[in-house]
Amino acid sequence: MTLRELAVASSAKTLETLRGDIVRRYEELSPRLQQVAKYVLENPNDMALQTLAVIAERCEVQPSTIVRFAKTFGYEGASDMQELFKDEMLTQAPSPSYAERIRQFSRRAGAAGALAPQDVMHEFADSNILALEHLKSSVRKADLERAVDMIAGANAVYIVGLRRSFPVASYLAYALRHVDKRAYLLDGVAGMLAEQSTMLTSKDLLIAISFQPYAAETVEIVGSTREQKARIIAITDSRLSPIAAASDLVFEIKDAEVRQFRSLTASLCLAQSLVISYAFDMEKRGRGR
Amino acid sequence: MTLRELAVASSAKTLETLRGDIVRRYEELSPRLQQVAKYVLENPNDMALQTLAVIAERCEVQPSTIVRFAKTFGYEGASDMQELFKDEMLTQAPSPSYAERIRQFSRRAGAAGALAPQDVMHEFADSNILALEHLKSSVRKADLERAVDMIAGANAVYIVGLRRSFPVASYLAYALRHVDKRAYLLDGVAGMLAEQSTMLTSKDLLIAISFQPYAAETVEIVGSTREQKARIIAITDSRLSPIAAASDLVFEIKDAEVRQFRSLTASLCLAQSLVISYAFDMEKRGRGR
DNA sequence: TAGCAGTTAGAATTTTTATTTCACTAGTTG
DNA sequence: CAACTAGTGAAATAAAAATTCTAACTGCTA
Repeated sequence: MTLRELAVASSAKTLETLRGDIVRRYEELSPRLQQVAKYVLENPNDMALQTLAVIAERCEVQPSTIVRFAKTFGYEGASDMQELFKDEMLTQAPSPSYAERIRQFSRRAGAAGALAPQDVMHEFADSNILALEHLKSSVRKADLERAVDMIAGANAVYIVGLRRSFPVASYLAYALRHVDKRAYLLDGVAGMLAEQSTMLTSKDLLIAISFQPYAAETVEIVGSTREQKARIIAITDSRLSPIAAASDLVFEIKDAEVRQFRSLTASLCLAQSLVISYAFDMEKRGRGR
Repeated sequence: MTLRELAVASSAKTLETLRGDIVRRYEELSPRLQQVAKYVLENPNDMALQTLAVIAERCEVQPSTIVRFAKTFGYEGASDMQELFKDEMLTQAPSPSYAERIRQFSRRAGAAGALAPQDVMHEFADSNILALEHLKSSVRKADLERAVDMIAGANAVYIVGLRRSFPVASYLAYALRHVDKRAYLLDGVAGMLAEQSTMLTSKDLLIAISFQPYAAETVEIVGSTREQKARIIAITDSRLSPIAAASDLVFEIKDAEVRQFRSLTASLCLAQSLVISYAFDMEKRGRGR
C-alpha cells in the first residue's frame, strides 16, 4: 500500500485530530516522514510561521518531503496544512488584551475560592519557581564544594530518606550510580532498615534526607551511623532538625508549600546539583592525571 | 517634507519601539497609512501570520500601501517588518519548543568552562525554572480535569515508574495515600513486577511514568493493563513514546536537561498538582452532600 | 482654474515560495 | 537476478506573494 493511497480519506480539521492521526500512523510512515512528524509535533510554532524551505532545513529534509507529508495526511498541499497551525496559534495566542488576562489570572489565583486543576498547577509551578530562586541564594558555595569532596572521598554512599523524602533519596541513589559512584539506598524493604544500615563503615558517607515530621527511623540511622564514625550529610528543613546535630554538613532547604502540601523541587534540584558536580569533579581529576 | 524623507533613519529593532514610533508619528501619516497603523497596532497576530494581500484587504487598502507603510518606518519592505511580529509571537507564545530552548540554555551556560558546584546548581535551578514555566503553558486545562476525574472514578490507582521515573512514581503513591486514595506502587521488589500488575482490574487506573530510554517493563505493564481494560494515564516526554499509544490520557512533559542529566521537576510538579486537585475535588464533593 | 505636491490604486514586474516531476537508490518479490 | 516498488533528493515548473512603477486623483495655492 503506497503512502498516496493511505492519504485518501482523512484531512484532519483540527490540530488535535491531526496530532492524533500523526501519532496513530507514525509507525507506518517512512523514515523521512517520521522525521517530519516528529518536528511537526514538537514545533507547531514553526509550522505556523516559517516557510517550507525553513521548516525543511530544520528537519533536515527536502521541501518536497513536507509536501508529501501533508498529502499523506489528506491535505491538498503543505500550505493547506499550515492553515491549521496558524489557526491554533491565533486562538491560543495572547490577544491584544494580554495585560487584562494577567490581571484576571492573579486575581483568580489569589482568591481562595475557585480552584480548577489548572489554577492549582500554576500555583504550584510558581511556588516551586520561588523555592528554586531561594535555593540559589541560600545555599553556600563552600558547602557545596565540601559535599562534593565528601562524596568523592567516600568508599560508598548510603542514602536514607523515608516517606515524603523517599523520592529524593531514590533519585540520589539512581543518579549516583549513573555516574559510577557506589550508592546504596536504605529503603527498608522487608523491615530490614536497621540491618541495611549496619553495613556502613567509617570510610562511607551517609546522606540523610528528612523533613518535618522527621521519620523516627531516619533519625535512628543517623545516630547509629555517627557511632560508626562515618561521615554524614543532612538534607533537612532546619538546623534544629533531629538529624542536623549529628551531621558533618547540613543543607537547610526550604521547599515550596502550597496549602499544607510540601514540594520536593528544591531538594531534588540540590540532589541533582551535587551529583553532577561530583561527576564533573571526577572528570576533571581524571583528566588531571 | 515627504513621507519618503521621514523614513530615512529609524527602523525599529523591537516591536515595542515600533509601536512607540507608530503612535508618535500617527498624526503626520497620510489617511491610508493611518488606516494601516491602526490595524497594525490592533492586530499584531495578523501581521505575523497573514500575507500582504490578506492584511491589505482587512485594512481596506492596497498591498502596496502596506509596503509604503513599512518603508515609512524604515524597513526594507513589508516582509522585513513582518519578521518583528513573528519574533514577538514566538517569544511570547506558549512555545512547545521550550525543550529546545532549555537544551540551548544549558549548552550556553555550560560552554563557559568554569564549573564550580555553585554554577552547576544555578544552572539547574534556572533550567528547572524554565521547565516549570513551560509546564504552565503547555498542559491543557481539559487534560488536568480529565485526569482528576479519572482518579476520582477509579477503584484504586496503580502507579508504575522505573529507574529515573521512580522518584515521581513513589511520590505519587505516597501523596495519593495521604489524601486517602488507594494507591499501589508497582516497584518490582523481588522481581515481582509482572505479578504485581496482574492485580489491576477494569475499575482501576494505571498511572505510568516513563521517559527516554523507556523502560521495557513499564511498556509491558501498560500493554497488559490495556488488555485488562483498565484506564491509563501516561506521563511521558513525547506523544510518540511507546506508552502513549495505549493510554487514555497523555501528559507530554519536557523536563529540564543539563548535560545529559534530565531533571524531574516538571513531572513532579504535575504529580503534585494532580494529587492536590484531586483532594480539592473530593472535598468539594464531600461538602456538596 | 491651472499648476503642483503629495497621495493613491492598480497594473506590471520581480522575487520568493510551493508544488510537481523525474531520475536514482535500496529493498522486495517472483 | 531481473522486475518491480516505495521512497527519496534535486531540479523544473507553477503559483503566489511582495515590490515597484505609473498614471491618475486630491486638495491646495496662485
